[in-house]
Parts: sequence; structure tokens; C-alpha cells
Amino acid sequence: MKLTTKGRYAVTAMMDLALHARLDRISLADIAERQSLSLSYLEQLFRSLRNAGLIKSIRGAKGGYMLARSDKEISLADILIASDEQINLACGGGSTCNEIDPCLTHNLWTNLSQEFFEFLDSKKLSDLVRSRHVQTMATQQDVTSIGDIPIHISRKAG
Amino acid sequence: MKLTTKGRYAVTAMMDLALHARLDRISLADIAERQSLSLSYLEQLFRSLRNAGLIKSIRGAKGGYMLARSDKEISLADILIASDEQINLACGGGSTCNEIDPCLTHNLWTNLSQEFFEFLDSKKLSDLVRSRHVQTMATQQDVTSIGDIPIHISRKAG
DNA sequence: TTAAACCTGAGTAATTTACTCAGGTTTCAC
DNA sequence: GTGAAACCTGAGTAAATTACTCAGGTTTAA
Repeated sequence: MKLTTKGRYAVTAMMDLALHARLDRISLADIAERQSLSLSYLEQLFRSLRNAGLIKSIRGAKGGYMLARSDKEISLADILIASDEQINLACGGGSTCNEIDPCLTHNLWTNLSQEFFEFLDSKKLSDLVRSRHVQTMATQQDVTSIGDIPIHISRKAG
Repeated sequence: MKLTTKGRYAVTAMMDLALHARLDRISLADIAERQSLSLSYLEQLFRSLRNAGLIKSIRGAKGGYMLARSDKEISLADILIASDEQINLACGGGSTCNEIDPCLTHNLWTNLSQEFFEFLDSKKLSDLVRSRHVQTMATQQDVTSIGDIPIHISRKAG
């Protein structure tokens, strides 16, 4: 029931992309430094995100990554699923449970998984990066690329 | 992000208790057989549930377990937390994150964990056992002890 | 042609999970 | 008061998963 660090890093990295890559692509080396993650590990992580179509890459010198679509159209669920993070509370279809002869709690978990997915899918990257806390952090991290873009702090920020 | 089998078994076992133990205590051996689980494993599981105050036990011959309080007052969150299932999406307070110098997504996860907890806490054991599917299963499992107790099938059953 | 970047598959130590095992202790029934 | 049915406990362990690293590619701007 806990998030793996892979999923957590993926969200952090995607927020980093959303905050920094509005005007230009950014390199993994930059993210690695900002978020204190190893380059190799990030590469592995971004492979998944790229395969899922959440980000696009430009190879070669001066290459880098950008969001593949608007941060309004990318949800937490998208990111977590892309990074192999299962949003599945259901029984794995193990020995005692299958579709024909489902276990006592089969439908319970199936429905719950669906509700949980919808919950995570309602949280968009755009909401996340606009929280006051994230804005503060981003400023501390010397974000110049969004300096001239108006940010609307939402009430959700907390 | 996936549920461990321990958490899943705990919920199943608690539902079993809620369905069968309204009039009398029931033994782990019964549950073990009904849910195809090993007795040893169930004992370990029930230790946690008991320590959390969700169930009470009566030792000795003819002993067994009962819910410690009404199934209306036991939530999925209660059960999952009792069975060592963390409902925590937050960063573990690792090397790069602490309260004084929180990481970029620290507050995000903290808030999200809270929302997720509330979601799970809103699902009461009483709701779960009243779903049409569970009722059907329980009947197949020869539940005689609730035969004379009226069950109100809720619309949530799906 | 060099270097900066992305790309890929494979390996592996540490951790966690999902159990089992080997003994207790308590209480009912006789 | 003895046996058996139940709960109770701590410890151990194989399998799976996680959280990375490593050793090489390939692509492209300058």
C-alpha cells in the first residue's frame, strides 16, 4: 500500500519537467542534480515515462526531455502507471480466485481499485505544480524559465 | 501501490468474522478452511488485528474470535493499518527529505496520503459485508448463523 | 570528429513478503 | 486433574521485489 520510490521519483521528475521545461527541453543531468538522483536511475525511469507517451525526447547534443502534452492532461495516475506502479488493490487472480469462481472480496477490490484510480486520475500535474509549496521550492531551485509565466496559486495548495 | 496479500487476507478474514460471528465466536480453523488459508498464517494475522483492538479472543477449548466492536465502526483503513499495511504515499523521510528541508513533493504526498486514508476510512466493514456479491458467497459457504438476521442489501453493492 | 546527450539490456545487493515451525498457555469437558 | 481444543508467541527462511548500478551503445549539434 505504500508507493515505491520509483513512482515517487517519477512524479518528482515529471513535476520538475513541468516546472522547468515550459520553454525549452531539459537534460536528465539537470534533473539528476536538482533532485539528487543518479543519472542511470533517471534514465531507466524516463524510459518508462517515454514508452507511456508522457514525455518526448530529443537525442544528441543539446538534447533533452519535454512533456509530450499539456500538464493539464497528465494525471498522477498516468505517471504512476507509466512507472510500473500498479494501481491495483485487487487479488492477483491467485490460486483461490479467478473470474469464474471469484473469492469473497474479489468484487470489493475491483471496485475499490477503480475508485482509487479515479481519485489519482483527478489529480493533474498542473494542479500539483501550482501548489504554493512547490512554487516556493521551484524558486529556491533557481527556476528562471517560468519567471515570466503567470502562475495561479490554487486554493488546493494548502 | 498494490495491496499486500496480508492486507487482503486481513480484510477477507474480518469479513468472514463479520458474517459468521454475529451470534457466537468462531475459531481460526473455521476461517482457515473457508478461506483456504493456513492456520499458522492466520494466527499471525489475527495477532495484529487483536493488538489493534479490532477483534477480541476467547482462549481455551471452545474459544474463538469475535469483532471487538460493531462492523459499522470498523473501516477498511482500520483493518489495513492493523495488518501492517501502511497507508502512506509519503516519502519515507529518506536522505534527501526531512521536515525542516522537505523535498519538492513532500507536502503533496502528505496531503494525498491523508485523502487516501479518508477514502479507506469511509468504507466500513458493515458496507462491505452487505454487498450482494458477498451475500451470495456467504450463502454458498453455508452461513447458518446469520440466517435469521435481516440483511439490507445496499445500493452500493454494484 | 568530438562530446553531449539520449538509449538499452543485464546484473545484483538489500529489503520485503509470505509464509512455516516449534514450541508455549488457557480453558472446557470428562 | 488430564486431555484436547483452542489461542498465543518468537524466530526463521525461501521467494519475490525493489532500487539501484554497470557497461556499453546511438544520435546529433558544433
